[in-house]
Amino acid sequence: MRRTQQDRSAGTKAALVAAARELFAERGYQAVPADEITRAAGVTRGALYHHYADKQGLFRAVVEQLERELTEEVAAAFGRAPDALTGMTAGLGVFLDACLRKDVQRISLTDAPAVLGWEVWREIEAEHGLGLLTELLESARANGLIVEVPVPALAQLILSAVMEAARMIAAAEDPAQTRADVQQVLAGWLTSLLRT
Amino acid sequence: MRRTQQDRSAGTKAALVAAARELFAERGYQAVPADEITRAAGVTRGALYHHYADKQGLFRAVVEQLERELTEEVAAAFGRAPDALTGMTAGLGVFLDACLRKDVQRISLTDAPAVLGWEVWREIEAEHGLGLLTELLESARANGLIVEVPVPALAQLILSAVMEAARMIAAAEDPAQTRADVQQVLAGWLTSLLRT
DNA sequence: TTTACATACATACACCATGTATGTAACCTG
DNA sequence: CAGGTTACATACATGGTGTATGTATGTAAA
Repeated sequence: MRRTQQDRSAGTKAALVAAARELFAERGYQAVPADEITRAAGVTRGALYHHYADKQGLFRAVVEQLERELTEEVAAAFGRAPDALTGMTAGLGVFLDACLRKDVQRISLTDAPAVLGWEVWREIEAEHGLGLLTELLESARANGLIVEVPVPALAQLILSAVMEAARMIAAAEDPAQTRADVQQVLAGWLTSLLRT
Repeated sequence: MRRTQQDRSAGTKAALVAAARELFAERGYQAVPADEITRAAGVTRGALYHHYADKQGLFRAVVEQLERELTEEVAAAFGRAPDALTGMTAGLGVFLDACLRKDVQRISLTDAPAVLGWEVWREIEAEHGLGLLTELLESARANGLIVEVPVPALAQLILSAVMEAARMIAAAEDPAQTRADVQQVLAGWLTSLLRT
C-alpha cells in the first residue's frame, strides 16, 4: 500500500499522542519514559524527536487535544440549553463531570502548569476553556444579566475554583457529598452575581 | 570548635533547605540538580541523602518551611485587627502580597502539587494556610456572621481562587490594575456570604 | 523512468541526573 | 580510651533525555 507522506506523519503523530495521553494519565508526565510511549505507539524515539522538539512538545500536543475535546463538550451542552442561565449550569455540570476523568485530572489539572509553565498553560487555556467562559460571562454582562465586574478576572477566578472543586470531588472519600457541597458554594457565588 | 551532633545536623539541614529554596524559586524543582544545591550549601550529595530520603524529601522540607512562615504572617496580621471582618481583609492582603514573592509563586503555587502530588500537598496545606482559613470561616459561621454553607468546601475554593488571583497579579502586565480587579471580585464573593 | 532531493523514521551514542553502596572522620557513651 | 553510632564524602550503577548519524520511503524534475 502506498501512503502519502502526510498520511504517514498524521498517523504516527496521532498514535504518539494517543499513547502518551494514556500513559501520562495513568502515571504522570515525569514517570513515563519517552521510550515507553514510542513503543506503545509502535515506533521508536526517533519518530518522536522528528515530529516534536522534545518530550514537552508531545505533552503539549496531548494537552491541546484534551482541551479541545473538553471545550467542545461544554460548548455543546451550553448550546443545547434554551437560555444562557440554564446553559451555564449545564455547562458547569458537564465540565465537572469531565474533570473527574483521570486523564483530565492528571494531565490538565495537575501536570500541565508545572510541566509547561504557567505562561504557556494560560495561553493554551485562554483559547479553550477560559476563552469560552469569558465569552459567556461577557455576553451575560452585556445583556445586563449580571452586575458590573471585571469579566476577565472573574472568569479566571471562577475557572480556578471550578477546577479545584473537581479535584476535591476526585479526591474525596464521599464524592457525592463533596459534589453537593461544592456545587452549593459555587452556585451561591454565581447567583450572587445576578442583577436583582 | 567542638559541636554536638544535633548542631551539625541542624546546621546542614538548614543550609540545604535555604540553598534549595533559593534555587527552586529561581528555576523550579526539575531544573535544579541536587548537586548544585549541595554545593551551594557547602556539602556534597552524601549529606542530602543522609538527611532526606530523596530530592523530594528536601523539596517537601522547603515547602513546609515556606508554608509555616506564610501562615504565621497571615495569622499575625489577623491578630492585629480589632474584629474578625477587618482581620479577614487584612489577612487576605498580607497573603496576596506574600504570594507575589518568587519563592512562593514557584514553589508553593506551581511546583508543589505536581512534585508532591495533590494528596500530600493538601495534607501540608491543611495544617497551614487552609487550616487557618477554615478556622476563621468556621468561627464566623458559629457567630452567625455568614450564611450556612459547608465551610470546608468553601474554604478550599476560596483559597484556590486567592492563589489564582496571586498568580494573575504576578503574571500581569499591569499588576496594580489586575490586583484591583481581582480584589473587587473576591471582595464581592466574600460580602455575598455575609448574613444580612 | 531514472536521478536528485526531501521527508520519515531507526540506530547508536554522549551526557547528565538520581539514588545507592561503601569508605572515613567526627562525635558520644561506657 | 575503646566500641559503636552518627554525619558526612567518594565512587559507582542505573536510567532517561537529546543528538548525531544512517537508511528507507516518498516526491519531483529532467
